[in-house]
Amino acid sequence: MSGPGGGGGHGLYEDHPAAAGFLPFDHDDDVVASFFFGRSAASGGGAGAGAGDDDGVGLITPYSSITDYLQGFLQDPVYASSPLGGDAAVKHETVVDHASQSGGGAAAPATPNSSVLSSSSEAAGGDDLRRCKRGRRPEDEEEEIDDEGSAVQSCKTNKMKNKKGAKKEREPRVAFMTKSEVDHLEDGYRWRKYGQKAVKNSSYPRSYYRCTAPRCGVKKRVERSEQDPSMVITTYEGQHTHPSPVSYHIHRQHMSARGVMPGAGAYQFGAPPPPPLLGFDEALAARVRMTMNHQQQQQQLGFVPSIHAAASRPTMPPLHLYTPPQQDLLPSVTGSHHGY
DNA sequence: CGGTTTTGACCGGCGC
DNA sequence: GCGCCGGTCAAAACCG
Repeated sequence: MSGPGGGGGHGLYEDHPAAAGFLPFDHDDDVVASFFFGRSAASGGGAGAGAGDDDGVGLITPYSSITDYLQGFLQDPVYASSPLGGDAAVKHETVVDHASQSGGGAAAPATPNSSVLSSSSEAAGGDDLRRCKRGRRPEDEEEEIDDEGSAVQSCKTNKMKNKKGAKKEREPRVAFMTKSEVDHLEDGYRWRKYGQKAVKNSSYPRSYYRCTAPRCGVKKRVERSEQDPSMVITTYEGQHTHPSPVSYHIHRQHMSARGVMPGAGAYQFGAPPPPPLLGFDEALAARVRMTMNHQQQQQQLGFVPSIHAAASRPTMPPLHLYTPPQQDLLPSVTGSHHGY
């Protein structure tokens, strides 16, 4: 690879200490949790699409954006919520479908109120194993040594596990179904595309992205729903080992505004992540909101919440809807100017 | 010039 | 054993 990003890995999500608390609800089977951020708008029918699947909807963790959600889910210790859409003018509707690994321990927001969840993963079984391949890339090997359990999941290890028939531990996965005109939604993190493939029963290609942070092995796949081309299915896999660049920014700004030196409490790239911020914190939300207002960054997007049935899986599990507690907490944006 | 995207090839698991 | 298919690699092209 030409780029830096890469492969690194980090063992964070192999064990998932946090994962444990992530599935407040039952998750025997695949459960699709849907939630929507933002407020306004047509939530109900918004785009109508998934309205029909609202049955079985329940409350889930109050995340205000995918990023928030991810931060909870992935244990990302980041503060503020981050902008999800860099693409203003793009409406997003999201549905979450966690694909966690077997073992039940998947990741779930450790929040008491949370509830998203779900599980399973598509390609039953195999898909993770597959990823280890061509063992080249000496650098990765080194990393593997560094962080033992690393995210890159040493291929060797995986293979071994599989060979034994023991299912390889799967990293938690979360699939979001979002109504968007653009495939790659801005979620506060920087991603580098490393592949694109035509998927079998879909006329739309699937894109593969990897977090560009040095040792973060989080990946995500993005593809359009065959059933509803206006829906983008984003599947996150792994756990970020660093704060969201965007969130970091917001946090810093906030600290600054309060006369607090960033260095004191702000995260720094490369620095070990602070204790995970699990779940939704009203106070935090308020702060974030303050910051956002102050920055007048919010509402640059038209976030139209509405629920849709997740179609990432053949069967349609019940949906859990999330009702935004704070309407101001909108993903706002700024995010990315990374030219994606 | 550094980082990202594109894209064809390759790898390996799985089903037949 | 073979072919299919998902996932990843990596060289080249592209972009700011």
